[in-house]
Amino acid sequence: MVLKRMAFPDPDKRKIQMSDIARLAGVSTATVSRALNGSELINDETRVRIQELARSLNYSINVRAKNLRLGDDRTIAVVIPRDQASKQHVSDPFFLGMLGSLADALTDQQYDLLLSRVDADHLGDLAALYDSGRASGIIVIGQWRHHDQLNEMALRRVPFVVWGAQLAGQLYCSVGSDNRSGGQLATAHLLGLGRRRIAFLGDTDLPEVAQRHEGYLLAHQQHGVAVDPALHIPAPFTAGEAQAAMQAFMQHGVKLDGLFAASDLIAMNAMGVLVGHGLDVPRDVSVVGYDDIEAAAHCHPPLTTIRQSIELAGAEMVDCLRLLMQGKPAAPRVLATSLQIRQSSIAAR
Amino acid sequence: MVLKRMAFPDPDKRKIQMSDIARLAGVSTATVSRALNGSELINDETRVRIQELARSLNYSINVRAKNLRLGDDRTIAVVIPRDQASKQHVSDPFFLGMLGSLADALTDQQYDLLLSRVDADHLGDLAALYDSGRASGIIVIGQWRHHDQLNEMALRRVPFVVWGAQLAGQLYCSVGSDNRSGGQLATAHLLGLGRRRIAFLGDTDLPEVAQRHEGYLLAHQQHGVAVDPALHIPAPFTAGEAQAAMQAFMQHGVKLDGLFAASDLIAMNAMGVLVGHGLDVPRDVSVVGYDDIEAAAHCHPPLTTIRQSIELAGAEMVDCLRLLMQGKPAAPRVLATSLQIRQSSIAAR
DNA sequence: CTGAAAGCGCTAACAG
DNA sequence: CTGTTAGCGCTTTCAG
Repeated sequence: MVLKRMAFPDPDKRKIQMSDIARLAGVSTATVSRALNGSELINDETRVRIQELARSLNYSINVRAKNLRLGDDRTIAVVIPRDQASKQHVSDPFFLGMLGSLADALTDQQYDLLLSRVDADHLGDLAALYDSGRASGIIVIGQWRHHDQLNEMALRRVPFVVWGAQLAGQLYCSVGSDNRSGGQLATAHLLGLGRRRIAFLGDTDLPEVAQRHEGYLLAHQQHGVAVDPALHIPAPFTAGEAQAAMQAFMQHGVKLDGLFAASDLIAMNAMGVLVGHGLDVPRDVSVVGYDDIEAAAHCHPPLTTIRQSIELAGAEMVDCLRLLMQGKPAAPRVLATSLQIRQSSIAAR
Repeated sequence: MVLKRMAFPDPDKRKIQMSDIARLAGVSTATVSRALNGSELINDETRVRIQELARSLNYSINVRAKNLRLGDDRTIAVVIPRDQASKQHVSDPFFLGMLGSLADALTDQQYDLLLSRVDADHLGDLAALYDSGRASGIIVIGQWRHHDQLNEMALRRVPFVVWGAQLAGQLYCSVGSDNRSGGQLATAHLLGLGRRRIAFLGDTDLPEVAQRHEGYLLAHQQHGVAVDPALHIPAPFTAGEAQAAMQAFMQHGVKLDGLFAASDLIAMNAMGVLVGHGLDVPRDVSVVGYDDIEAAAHCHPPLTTIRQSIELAGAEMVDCLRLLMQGKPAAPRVLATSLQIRQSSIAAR
């Protein structure tokens, strides 16, 4: 038939399918289906015979057709929005880690991971992933400045979960680390080391960073130490810009003896700038980062940081999403953080 | 704070589909299909009416069903094999960059990107991605030690492309940078700076690294400089292990005045070790990396490196894969490299 | 120009 | 236990 010719431009190389196995085994496709899906109501001998036949021909059930029939996609879209301003992909290793964690968690639950490229200022396109049946749920890594757009998507009943901060009036489900307490931990550590002029490096326009900053302020308050607003260095998550911001800050000659950065990536870059200005880390300035990416343990000096459990994060997000996809409610989740002390804050012995 | 519970999908509310649009518009699904796919043989007025109806209901054609009918998946699996030994996901930022590049190239060609987790020692599972119709083609990032398994997959006529080195007796299509010439460029640069004891950091069991090492040897030969085998530091691509290897090397007290590392990641870690041993980079030791990841420009000192065009890489791999999927042959491709000089090899001014 | 009908590759009642 | 049948949501002949 004409249709067949179109579907398979090269008929000799047509991919083997269930009906072929059925014909070869002298049974119906229903039986093959049952054998390959491990149904109970089938003769053991038949099952084995069919399974072996399939394996010998490298036949695997076509998952797409199966899922269409089952009405279940088993595909989750994961989105790392592209930076709004620079139009560049995020290059923070933290995201690679998160992606790996999600890949593991999704594989465990037999979901495929569709990696999707979406511009941060077109977050509306996200819903199309769901509407078009490309994915039955969506995971967004980073809420950036898009709280409102995410809320709109929630109103449209698209099942999705966001890695980020929990905000007031939030209609969607978020999973994130306890930013406030993380910021507080980091800052208390620095204050405990006797540091009194602790700079904060990060862009508080981003909700997560804002919360880390709140923790920073809180710790100061608890220690009865006043915060000099001049020590706030607004810098985005990208390495180059953070470095430039840090450089500019140093040019101003504002004194500091501690630094809390909103991510390990920018902390490491900031350390470079400090050293470039003749300062010793940690003797002159103690530095603490956030994330505990793998590189944090291997940079020089090794970076003290706030650890977020990335493995847990992936599993939690998938768990929330599954609830949502079942039509059940899913409350935002806040994951514990811990302080990982290394030599960037306090010299070894 | 009060955790609000939020539920999204309404279980009873079935997802809207083409037949709904058809009914609402008083036409057949065939007409809706034509309208939404921009067919020529349809009344303009009808088309517009249907398109507007669809948009107002947030309806998008179900891509899965469409592709099933069309016999074309439009999905490509991208695989970053998990490290054989450590069972960990790769954390080299280079891979995130490659992933981004592939995401762009695939999106440009209207392909979905399926990110897949496969253990490096079970590369055979890769073929299942194809056999099961999950993807109509596969891109493997890194050939590691699996040349033979990849060759087997090629024999099975699975359409796939590998990011890596071109090897003798290779049955599959690879895309990679010109490792030999990259290694040669890097080393010639160091030799040109008067360096004579240049260490090589990398695991030459990996084909790409082996070729970079060949370039290193070639450059020495061209400059009439003998290579001291003691300067070969076998270290894998992971930061921690590379650092340990470098540390052990320094312990031996072997003198060096130059270092060529097989990746930026390990180059940066090695610089840390050098500095930790009281050496100045670049005064005492000039360092060159490989990849030109974003961090290379921002570390301290900024890293001289061999640049591979990652944007081009993604497009080339997708291009090869499309040929393969059409049953056409695709020759391996070798991409040009260039030397990016920064301050880790030669002090500014 | 539009609709009816026949599938894409698979599964699940429903009957044997 | 196994086959028959009727679709999953869509596209495309083939006839109007």
